[in-house]
Amino acid sequence: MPELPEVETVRLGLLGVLAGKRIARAEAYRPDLRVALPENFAARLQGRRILGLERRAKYLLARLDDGWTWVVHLGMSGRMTTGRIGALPPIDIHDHVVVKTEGNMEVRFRDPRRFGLMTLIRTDDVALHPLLVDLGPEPLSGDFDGARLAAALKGRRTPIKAALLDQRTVAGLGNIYVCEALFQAGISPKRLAARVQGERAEVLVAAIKAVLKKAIAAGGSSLRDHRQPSGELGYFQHSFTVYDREGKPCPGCQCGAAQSGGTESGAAKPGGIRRIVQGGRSTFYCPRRQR
DNA sequence: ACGAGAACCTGTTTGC
DNA sequence: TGCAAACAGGTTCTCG
Repeated sequence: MPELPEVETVRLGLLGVLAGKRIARAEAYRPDLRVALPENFAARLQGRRILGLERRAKYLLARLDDGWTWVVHLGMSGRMTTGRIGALPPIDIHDHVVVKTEGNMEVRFRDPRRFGLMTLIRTDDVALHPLLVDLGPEPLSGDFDGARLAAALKGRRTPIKAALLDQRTVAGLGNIYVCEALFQAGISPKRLAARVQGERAEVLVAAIKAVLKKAIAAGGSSLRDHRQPSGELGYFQHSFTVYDREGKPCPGCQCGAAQSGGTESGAAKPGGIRRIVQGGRSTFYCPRRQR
């Protein structure tokens, strides 16, 4: 499910419930996530106060008052739900961790596919931890710019699509936002990464930042699993230009759109959004507009 | 060392 | 209708 905008949406939704609050009770129902929960995980959360809630790439980082950081990754299908204790539905078989705060609020981590993880890392060591140490720059930060991206892509003989999904290049993008950013930048997903340099890299960086900001403002994209912790849907999926739009008209060059003037023929110009598979994942793009 | 592909796991959608 | 295959927003391991 979640790429950077969805994780940021979850962080914002959890802030009011968790930041500054003490964990009165924690329960772990299932330890075998992608990375197994540490020993005594729930007991180690219990009684701790959460000093702050941050995000690095697709990781949520809850700073605890004992020098440890509670690290969360939502994987593909992970979801956080908040509610007043007693007001939430019965525990589901895919609810793996439940936290109750002194404010009588409950936070549930649900992840059917169990590609997500939770763990505890010493706060001083978070940046150097194996899970996070190789992450590239935060895309919305000042040190992610055209020159930095161009340098990261130099010499890489893989399609730009694959290079952007690689979290070492830039951290936080996933399949949706890579497709959307490449469309906005007018760059073909098949273009060799090493051939995205100079002005092209500048344009791509600007597109990445713009798409992510718009998506965060929309509360992320709700396709299947993503919800804001309050339960509300994100709505950026309504703004997709190419993702999951195979055969639809290109919003940039209008290829594939119905012929103008023809009120009944329904004839369409050739073209439209195309779906291809790269590295086993769907890529959506406009072959005319993206070169 | 790098890149491509498989693997991890469950649920839902699609196609015959 | 029913069953099987394909597919899903991520990451990591293995192989060539």
